[in-house]
Amino acid sequence: MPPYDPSAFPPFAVTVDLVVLTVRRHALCTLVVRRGESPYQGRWALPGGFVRAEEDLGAAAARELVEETGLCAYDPASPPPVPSNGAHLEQLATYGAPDRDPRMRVVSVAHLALAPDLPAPRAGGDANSARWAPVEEILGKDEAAVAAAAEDGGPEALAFDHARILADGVERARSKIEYSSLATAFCPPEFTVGELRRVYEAVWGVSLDPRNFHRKVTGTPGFLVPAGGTTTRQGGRPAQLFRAGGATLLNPPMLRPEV
Amino acid sequence: MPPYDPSAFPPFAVTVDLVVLTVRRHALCTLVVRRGESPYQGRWALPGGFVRAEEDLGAAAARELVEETGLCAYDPASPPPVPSNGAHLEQLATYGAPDRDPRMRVVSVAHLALAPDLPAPRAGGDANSARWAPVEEILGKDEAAVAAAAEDGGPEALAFDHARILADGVERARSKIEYSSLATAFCPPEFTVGELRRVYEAVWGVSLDPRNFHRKVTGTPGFLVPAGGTTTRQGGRPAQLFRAGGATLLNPPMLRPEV
DNA sequence: GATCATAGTCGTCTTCCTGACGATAAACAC
DNA sequence: GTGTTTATCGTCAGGAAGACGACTATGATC
Repeated sequence: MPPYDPSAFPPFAVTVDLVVLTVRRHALCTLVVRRGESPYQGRWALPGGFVRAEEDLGAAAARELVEETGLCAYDPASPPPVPSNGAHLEQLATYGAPDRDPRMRVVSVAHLALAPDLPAPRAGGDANSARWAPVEEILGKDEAAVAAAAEDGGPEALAFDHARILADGVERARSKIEYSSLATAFCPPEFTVGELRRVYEAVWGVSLDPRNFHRKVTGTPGFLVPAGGTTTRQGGRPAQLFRAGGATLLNPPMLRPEV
Repeated sequence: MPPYDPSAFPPFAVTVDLVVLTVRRHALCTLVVRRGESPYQGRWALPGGFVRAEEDLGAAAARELVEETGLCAYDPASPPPVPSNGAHLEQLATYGAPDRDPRMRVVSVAHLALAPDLPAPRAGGDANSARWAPVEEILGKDEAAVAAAAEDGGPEALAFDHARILADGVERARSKIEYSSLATAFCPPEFTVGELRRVYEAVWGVSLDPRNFHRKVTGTPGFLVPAGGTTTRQGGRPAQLFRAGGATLLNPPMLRPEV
């Protein structure tokens, strides 16, 4: 192809960074990896990497997701045919402050991935180099303030502007499970109403009335379809198993309790 | 700064493209400019340009907005102190398919701007090089399908993947006026309930009951504050003037009628 | 085996929001 | 004045959601 005049524009490096969220032990967790090189050597960071020369942005994010977790991303447009080991993946936002990387001009297209609890992190099998970190532990209670100040923060703070990216990803997830069926992306292929409720409680950080929640999700058309079995894996009375229904948009939406 | 190994990553050009929306004569319109050079020479396209070497992404979008329209973007976080000639500006999404520009690898960070009707387009004063185009005229009725196929479309189709970007921006605006006070960004500083209703009707492409709409917007706390005067610029009985209130999130949201 | 703790499921009641729509008010055109 | 247009207030029925009581079905404990 006939190139642009190279002096007409400055060259950028383009990366993808991943906010991978899951729910573990009633807490919203994100995948972080230990940086092996400068800058921010030894600090935790979001997984990510360069976009290749002939690679689409979404493809780069999916590739990084497989490399870091083994999770296969499925297209949000077409629900997973066999949701064996898939994760929801969508573009989040793009971060390109001139000084966000001290070495050169880097624009990062952040993506958001939502996954069930199944996988154990594996970055070369080194348990010290990747882990699921509770979001609250990284961002603290006051997420916005922490994210804004974290870049100068202590050794626990994420590298680069990753605390802000994480905060934006968490907020996206919190609002999107209100009006879409995305919360099922945190669940295994078959799940109970109680498990889905615990996802909402973990992501929103609230507790919900089990009776009203049950009425709501089973009454919303297309949200859940019965899978036919029951399970007792949570203790107590056996619960019906469900699969995610075809609906992607919930109407009316789930209401997040205020405060 | 110590640079990366230049062979470790491919160089990208980074641009910003703008979806500037306004409501003119009861129709949702977008700003398009005529391309003066190849590729897609002579075709309409979204305004945009290269991000400069030391420029933030949002700053580049704000600069393009001023260059193309004279509109001054205000920060969404801080409402305009004197909303004289300001526009809402936010990042939309990033488009980076490897073949989206035939000359080289270009990643475009699209932004969405919402502006009142006031300005006349001015791209060097040439009326032939910029215009407000009704969205429906460009995207047609079936927006998703048209946007997907438009790149190979006729001479009326937008250049590059701009039809898809426009469709995404319109959808963002349509959904965001549901749960935020963003619709006021389409209005002049002082406006009537009827003018705000016509914004909703134009953006959603529906007609709304004036009585229920009036009850809803005046009853939502923080949405509107009385400005003290009345006007009769629409004919009929004089209407109270309002200003946008401090609230950015509407609770409960406006409901978009189905179909 | 009786009792208890745990979790799931079904109802009821009240309150609030919405959509449909009647009625009145204040301007302008003729 | 009459008609037209737009704004604004009021009423009513239906639906959704929060609070919460009641019952069911399992495993754990005594």
